[in-house]
Amino acid sequence: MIRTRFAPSPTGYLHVGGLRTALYSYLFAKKHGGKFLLRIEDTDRERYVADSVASILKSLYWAGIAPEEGVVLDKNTIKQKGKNGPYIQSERLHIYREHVNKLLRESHAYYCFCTPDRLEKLRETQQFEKKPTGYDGHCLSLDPSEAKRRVDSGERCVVRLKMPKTGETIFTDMIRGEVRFKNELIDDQVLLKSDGYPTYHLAVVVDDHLMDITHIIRGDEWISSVPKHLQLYKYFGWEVPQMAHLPLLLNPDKSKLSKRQGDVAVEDYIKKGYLPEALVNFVAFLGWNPGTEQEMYSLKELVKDFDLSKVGKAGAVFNIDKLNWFNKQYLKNLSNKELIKSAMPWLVEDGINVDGKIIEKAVGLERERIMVLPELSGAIKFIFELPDYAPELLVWKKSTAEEVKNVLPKLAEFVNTLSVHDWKKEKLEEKIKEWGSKMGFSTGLVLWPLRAALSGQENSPGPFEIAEVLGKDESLNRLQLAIKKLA
RNA sequence: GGCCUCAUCGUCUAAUGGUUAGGACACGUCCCUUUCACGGAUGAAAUACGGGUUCGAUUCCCGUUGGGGCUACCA
Repeated sequence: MIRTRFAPSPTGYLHVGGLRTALYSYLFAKKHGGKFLLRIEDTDRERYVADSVASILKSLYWAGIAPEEGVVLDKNTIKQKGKNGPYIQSERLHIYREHVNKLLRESHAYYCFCTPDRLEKLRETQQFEKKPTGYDGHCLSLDPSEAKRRVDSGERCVVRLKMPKTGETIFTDMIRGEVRFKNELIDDQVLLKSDGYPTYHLAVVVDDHLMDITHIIRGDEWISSVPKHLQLYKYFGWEVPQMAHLPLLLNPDKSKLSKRQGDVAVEDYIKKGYLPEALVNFVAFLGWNPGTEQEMYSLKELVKDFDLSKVGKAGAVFNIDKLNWFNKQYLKNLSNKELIKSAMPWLVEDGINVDGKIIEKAVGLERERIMVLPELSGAIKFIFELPDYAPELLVWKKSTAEEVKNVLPKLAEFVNTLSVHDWKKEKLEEKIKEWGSKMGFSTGLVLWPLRAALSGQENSPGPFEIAEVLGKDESLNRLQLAIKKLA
């Protein structure tokens, strides 16, 4: 059974790159009938940000990518679910300790008492001499019993991995193919920090094994630490999971996607009023596509068609224009009711009356005209309250003010004769157009002032649909007001 | 600096040892039209460079250049 995991660090929020990694892991697991789980990697106490687990989970669930095991949300409460737990690394310290002890006993790891200061100087020298950087093995030759004594006496120390200094480490990445590293260039990585917490490298290997992870899908930035991980698998005698390193998401200038150049938190996109379907669809297509010309993909369809082997190797620029386009497409496909539901927080905030009957029709008018949810309030506002507009707005660009002054009262009079039963946009269009041509008025001469009077705006939906939403009385009121303005 | 890695329109990408190198976003023009949006049509726009291999290379190989990642007791 295939098992994948997403393993974020609680350092703030879910990054859009993280969303894509999570999505691909989820899709891969689902596609093959496997399980997707969530693990929290909180081994860095300095970067820990309170509430970030909740925030990350919220974003994941918003996107529709719910883990089935590990750290999950249960009625908005964070819970741990599954028998391979705990799924929060800070609760697994004793497990890492045991594994480090095993490594120590078998002399695959060693204590290191070097000070940060010494390490830094060492690095500087290596850089200066244009040599590869890395630990120089200073504590490698320490007598184990001597080292043990120093540890027992309370001296600060870390535990390092003993990396072989000859040969090569070769592995096959599901996306990159064969990758090889010279062992001599691989550092004796710290496995256990002086505060007793494991480093990422120890913790992932131990946890991925203990949690039966079959496929590791993660960002490209990890590929250079794979040899260390493989060495650990070897020392522990464990089977190595399959690995897929995803190309990074990029800023428009092609550097790694960063906060400075735009929004990177999923939360930001939620706040800006993007639909989860749009963000997911967009992000899924950054580095992957089905090879057909279909672009609109629901999560369900993604599960069906996703193929890890079709994921590209090059980084992809996070192009906001394309996201906007996707969002517009999904907005258009929403029913009026769904749209209101999605936009509810913004509608309420903007003081739009969401209880009346008119809201649903109003929303229908603007559905194709907005790009993100917060724009909806502003777009439908004129239905509830006619904006104050200048009389000139009523004058069609191909006509004169005099002509409009002539047309508008007649039009109002005619419209007044129409029955409320005919108050449907199709009927109104038929009748009014018929009237206009009978009177010898050009279409624009009638329709522009009508639309301007009804909307009070330069741009708006068509006059007939507005009139239908407004109803006969209000439409007539607005026409009368327009006539007054022109006088 | 060292190591790893990547390279098709501005962007996301498709394709093949022989194609008019296809699609989408964005952009231009036109159509629809009372405005905006939608929709339709259309245009401009790419195989980084240099060598090989080959009858033929964008595709395979090598190099160059450029980009990115890593190079922590961060993940």
